Amino acid sequence: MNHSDTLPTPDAPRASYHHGDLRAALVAAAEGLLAEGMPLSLRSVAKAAGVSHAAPYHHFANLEALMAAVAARGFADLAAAMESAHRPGDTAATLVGHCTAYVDFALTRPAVFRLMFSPLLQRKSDHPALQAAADGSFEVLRAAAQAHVPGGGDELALAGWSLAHGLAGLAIDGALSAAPVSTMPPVQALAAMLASRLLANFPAGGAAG
Amino acid sequence: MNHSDTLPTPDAPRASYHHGDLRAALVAAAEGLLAEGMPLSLRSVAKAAGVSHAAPYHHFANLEALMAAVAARGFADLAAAMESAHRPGDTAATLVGHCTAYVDFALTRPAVFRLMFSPLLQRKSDHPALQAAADGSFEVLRAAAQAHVPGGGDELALAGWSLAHGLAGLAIDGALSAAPVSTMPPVQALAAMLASRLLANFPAGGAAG
DNA sequence: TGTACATCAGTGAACGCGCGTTCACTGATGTAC
DNA sequence: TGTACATCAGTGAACGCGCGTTCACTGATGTAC
Repeated sequence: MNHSDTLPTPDAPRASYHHGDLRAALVAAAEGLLAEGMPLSLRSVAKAAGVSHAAPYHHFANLEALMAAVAARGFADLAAAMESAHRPGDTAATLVGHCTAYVDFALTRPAVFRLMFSPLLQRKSDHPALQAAADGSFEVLRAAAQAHVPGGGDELALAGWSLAHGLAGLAIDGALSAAPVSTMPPVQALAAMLASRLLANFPAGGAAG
Repeated sequence: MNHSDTLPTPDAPRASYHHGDLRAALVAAAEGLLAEGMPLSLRSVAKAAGVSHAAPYHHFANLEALMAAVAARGFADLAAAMESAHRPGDTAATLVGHCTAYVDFALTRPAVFRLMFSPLLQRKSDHPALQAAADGSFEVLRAAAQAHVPGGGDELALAGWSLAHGLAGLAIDGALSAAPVSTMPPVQALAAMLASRLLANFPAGGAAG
């Protein structure tokens, strides 16, 4: 099969024998599969990218390395989404916005979110880029918490992270159906509400008792 | 192979051609595999139970049904662990205890915890026992929250659940290494601390503003 | 500008593996008589 | 108490599948001359 005849996806960049940037294309293909709820395998990703199943080995040592790349990309996107909720001068709104963006990211890309926190990637030392991307995401939240409670924001950052992470996880796993809460508001709104509640206990400008 | 000659596990009940309670043995074997970090397959579970790979089909329709049974058992255990933290007359301590027990459960049995919230089991309507067990777990938390804030506990229950669930997930996925928090205290202690912080915003006896 | 050549990202065949699932079977158990 | 029999939870062979990984290869690209 010569894939320069029939492109697998109409909007894919012009493919040649030497692919333009197969590495990026593979990551994108993997995200596409995840978005469709498909499990990842090197062969399925290669097929989705319109390339023979052995081609990925020129760019990734194995499936785990590819998954790590997808997850790292996810963390970068998550950090960017959180940063876009920044409200200059309003530390509380910034923090609530970060938490809401966090939950929104998980709802929008649940499979990538799951992969990002997959046990496969627990030995992050094997994947420095993933480690850095994950740390960067948390750093966004930590910086906002530090701005809100100078010198004492770590606990707030952890609380906010846990709250957002837990709500996101429960929501994408369908566990909230068990909660007879007035869960009718969208989960993002719940995230904002709960984050506000939490914040009220961490008054701006000093460490709470 | 006649498994009545050599028992796979020394403490297994006497095996005969007709197994005493293979269904329970399969669930236990699956939990054992998960505890060792092994992925579940029908064949591996059957082997771990000392039984031919086709035997499970007399008790479970497929692998997903077996997983659902393991997850349901996990939810029952989780509810029991949370209940054992009940402090009669002290609604705040009870709630903090529930959250701490939740996190402790996740740290003790991370693979089962992950399976309980696995996307495979998202269509819980296919697994009524799992649905009931999951609902029962949340009900423990909800009852405690209702006792603390009569008539307005749902939001507190959701906040506490999210906080515990998120902290548990971050901890078992190794994500807390990214948190430069004074994360030196054990995660269970963090859970208790954060739950207390959260509780301070939900004064006992009435809905907070 | 044209030719020779090194590079290396692709291809496609091949391998062995564990998996889910099915099938006919077998033999232990319990019951009817 | 003994015998015939129905039940059904086990066995083990067999199937087809998708997987990760390897291998020799091929041909497009870019550079040296």
